[in-house]
Amino acid sequence: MIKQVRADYNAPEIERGVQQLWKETNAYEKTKEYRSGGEDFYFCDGPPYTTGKIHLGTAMNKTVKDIMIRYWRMNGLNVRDQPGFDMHGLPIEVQVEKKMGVHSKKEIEENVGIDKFVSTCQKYALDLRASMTEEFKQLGVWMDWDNPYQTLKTEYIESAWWTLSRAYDRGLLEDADRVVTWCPRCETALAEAEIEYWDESDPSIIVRMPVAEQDCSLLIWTTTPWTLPSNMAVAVHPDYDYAKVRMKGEAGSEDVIVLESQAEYVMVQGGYSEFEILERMKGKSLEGLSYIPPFEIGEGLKRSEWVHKVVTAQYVEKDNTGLVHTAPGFGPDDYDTGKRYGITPFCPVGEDGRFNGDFPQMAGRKVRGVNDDVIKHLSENGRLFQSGRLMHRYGHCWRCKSPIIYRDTRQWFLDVPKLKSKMLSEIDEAKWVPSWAGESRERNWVEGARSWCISRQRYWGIPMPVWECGCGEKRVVGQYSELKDGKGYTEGMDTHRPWIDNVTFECPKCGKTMRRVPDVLDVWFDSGVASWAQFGYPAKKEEFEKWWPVDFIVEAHDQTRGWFYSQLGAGVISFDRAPYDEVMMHGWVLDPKGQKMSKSKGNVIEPLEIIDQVGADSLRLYLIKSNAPWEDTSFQKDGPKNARKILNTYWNVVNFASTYMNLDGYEPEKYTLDSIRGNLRHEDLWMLSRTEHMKRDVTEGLEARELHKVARSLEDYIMEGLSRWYVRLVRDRTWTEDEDSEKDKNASYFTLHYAIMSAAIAMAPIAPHISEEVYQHMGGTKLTVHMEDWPVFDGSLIDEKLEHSMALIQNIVEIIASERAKMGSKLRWPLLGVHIRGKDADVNGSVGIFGGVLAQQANIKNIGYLAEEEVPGSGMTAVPFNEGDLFIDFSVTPEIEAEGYARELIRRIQQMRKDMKLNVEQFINCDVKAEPRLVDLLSSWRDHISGEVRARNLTFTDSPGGDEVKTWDVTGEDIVIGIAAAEP
RNA sequence: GGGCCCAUAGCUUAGCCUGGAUGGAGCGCCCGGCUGAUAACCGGGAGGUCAUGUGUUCGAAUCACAUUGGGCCCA
Repeated sequence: MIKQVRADYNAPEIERGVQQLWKETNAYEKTKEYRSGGEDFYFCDGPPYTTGKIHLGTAMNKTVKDIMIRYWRMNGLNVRDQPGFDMHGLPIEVQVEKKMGVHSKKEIEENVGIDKFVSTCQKYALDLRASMTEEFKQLGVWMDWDNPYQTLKTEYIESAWWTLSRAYDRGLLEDADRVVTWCPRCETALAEAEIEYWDESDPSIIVRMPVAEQDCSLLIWTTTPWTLPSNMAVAVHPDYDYAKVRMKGEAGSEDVIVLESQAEYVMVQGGYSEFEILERMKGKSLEGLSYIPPFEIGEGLKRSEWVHKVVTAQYVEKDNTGLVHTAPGFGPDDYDTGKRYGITPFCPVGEDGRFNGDFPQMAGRKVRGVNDDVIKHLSENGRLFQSGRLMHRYGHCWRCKSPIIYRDTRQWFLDVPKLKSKMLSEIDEAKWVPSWAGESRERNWVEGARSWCISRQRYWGIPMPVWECGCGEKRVVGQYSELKDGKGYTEGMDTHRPWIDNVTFECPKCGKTMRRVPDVLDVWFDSGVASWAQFGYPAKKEEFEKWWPVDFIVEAHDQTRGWFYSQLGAGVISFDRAPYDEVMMHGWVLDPKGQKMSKSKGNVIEPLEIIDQVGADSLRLYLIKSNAPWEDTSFQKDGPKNARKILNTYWNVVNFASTYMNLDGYEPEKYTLDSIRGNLRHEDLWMLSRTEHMKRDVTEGLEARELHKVARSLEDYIMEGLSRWYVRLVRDRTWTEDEDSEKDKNASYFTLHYAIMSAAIAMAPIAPHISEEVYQHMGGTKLTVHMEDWPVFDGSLIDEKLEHSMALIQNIVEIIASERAKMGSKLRWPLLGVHIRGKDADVNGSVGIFGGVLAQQANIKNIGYLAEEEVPGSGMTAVPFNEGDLFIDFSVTPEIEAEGYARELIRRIQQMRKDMKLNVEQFINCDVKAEPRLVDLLSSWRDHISGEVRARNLTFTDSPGGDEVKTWDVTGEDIVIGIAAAEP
């Protein structure tokens, strides 16, 4: 049964209705059930961070996922589709801190209590998850929303622990003192990914380091005066040329050691006017030279052979003074250099970014806050060679925006370099879309990978499962059940901090108490284990063995160093392989100017607003049609609106079809291609051919993950094939009522129905709501369109020749329209004749197939076909078309004039019917007043006119009456028309 | 500074892999027309040094190299 669709494409309303229908009929659950016997396919969702709101990037991400999942389901696969949420970490902690009005770890621990803080984080994360889930549903995404995997769940945490214990067993987990990027406000180490850079103004100073027992100074340059107290050495490049230079000027003179090529630069900086090279030397020969440090330091600083001497390092560059202040407690490079020379780092700064007792002069003060005092101290002691300020890129904590510092701390690392070669070969094992995502990007990233710092000095995260004894014994817990061996375990306990901190073990070596390392894990580690943690592996093995490894993941290109990488590392640690077989990469959604959207720039566009305006289907269609998936999309304001136009046009086709099919009681289930084949016209076969073409293109596009091509071929099919051409051709056939035309009409209905349903099914993955609504109205037999089998195109229906012929007709119709415009000839007025002269006989044949279509569409009385070089009479001129010339006879005969006026009259009456809002099947009585000459002409067309406008009576009279009377100017002649509704 | 990607009309883009005659389309703009599914559609018009430069070639939007600008990731 065909049900007429509502007239207007009110997408938000239609989509709400469809989602309601899905809910009421359990369409999602039943579709999954329907495919449960199919081949297993493991899709693994990259968990979005629980922020509570989706943005356009998240919308893009889930749209691609939903499209692929629906597509695979329609292909019979049993797709695992558990969504995930990344719920631990600093962003939520910072939010909760704000909410609770606390600003430091000290306040959390002393005023609030870790238990209350963590409980609040947990509740917060769960609330955010719930609101995001609602938004994803509004976008139309079909995933298992009732059973998401959540990184905060005990089983999930247990899997992460297991992976870490695997790493430990394999000697890949180690703790070490290391200089790391540190947020002094959040009081934790930060990963590179957690740092935001922007320009900031800082001091820029050149400092004298007097050489011991010589009247000369080493000059170093720094932008962090506060690190000078922990200066342990000065680095030079062993191979560069340095010089002892005498600087001279009005103020006097002094001798300094700098890079020779920078002597002039240094002279200018120091306010000198001339310089003289006293002595040249290689950097290497400066090694071991002692100098006097800028500050007197007490016990905290450990003296050793190389302390406060010149050392060499390869990273020294040929700029500034060419000598580098080296503070192994405050810089990663410095740390490495210090290590080579056996220098113990001196880091007199606490977790809170304040100096401690090791540097009493500044104890209790924030590091960056002492810059001015340091400079003052240097100045007073004759150490300041030059002082200025400079703008440069400086790192900040991505959550709280505090400037980061480097600190020497104890952290835990995964030894990625040891796994590197395996990770690289695993990249080659996976399929990457596009291929350079893996071949170049991921490969390049892994090649440069260093050890992965996984410890964070915070509260809301997966606790490090490492217990330590004072004697150095370590124990890494890999399973929840192991906790039962410990003291402080309670049945069913929460494995978060602080509760887990109460669990202690007895040291098997010395019998003392082992306590947990208080750190939590980097959240990137959380998601890295997603593909097995969502099963709770290895505590639960069955599901894991059924599904793993992952068949497909898709995320944005920033995940090269994120989830693509963390999964690869964690997978190789756990299973010696990448956990995924195919990785697809998608782009970002940028603002209309191609800039990143951000709250601070105020250029954020909300997906929900778009959905409210034009519907989720239009947003989804726009997101995939504008660009190749892996390219960034500059989100255009009217992009979704334009996408809506395509869906609107489709809707109108369906509206047209469902109106007349419903009126005629057309029953699609009664017909098959075979039963109708004998009645199909060439144009029907053309539409079928085009439909099969569309199916082929769409399938190829999805297989190649070229979703933009999928969308574009659907667009072309709907706009050009269906709406602008086929519907135009079949209009008249759907309007006939006589018995003889019944079969012909049904052939057009069959074709139209076939096209509409094919489009609904092919479009179902991309625009799931409109497809559903159309499917339900056009007699779809499954519970939902998403249960349909993916269309396999029927090659026997593809007829390239026929499509070529039609293309010629379209070309000719277009040219005739253009020629008519030049001649002021309206389409309503028939052309007496058109002669086609193809460039060869085949062309005439090709056009001939659709002679009827051509005559009808261009309104031509007679079509003639000329041989090559043949010329028709009466001075018609040749107009070229794609494959030949045509000649148009514009002569007007009385017959043509009669038909022309008849059509003009019909058109006016139809307009009046429309204005009067009469139903299409309503009969009317019609009065017409016109000049006698026109009445004469029109009389011969009286029956035809009556039929077209459904007039019971058509009366030519001098005093027209009716419910509506109107005077029209038709090519200079007044015609008065009166219309009254008639009894049926 | 390095790796990867991108650059075609005011905006979004096709064509590039596999070189070939006037570089297609949509949105927007201007003019004209049409309208029993269509807040649609049809015809015409304005608008392009195909980012720049050099090279390869009989021929370059297309291939190579360099430069500039943008994006992501790193240093």
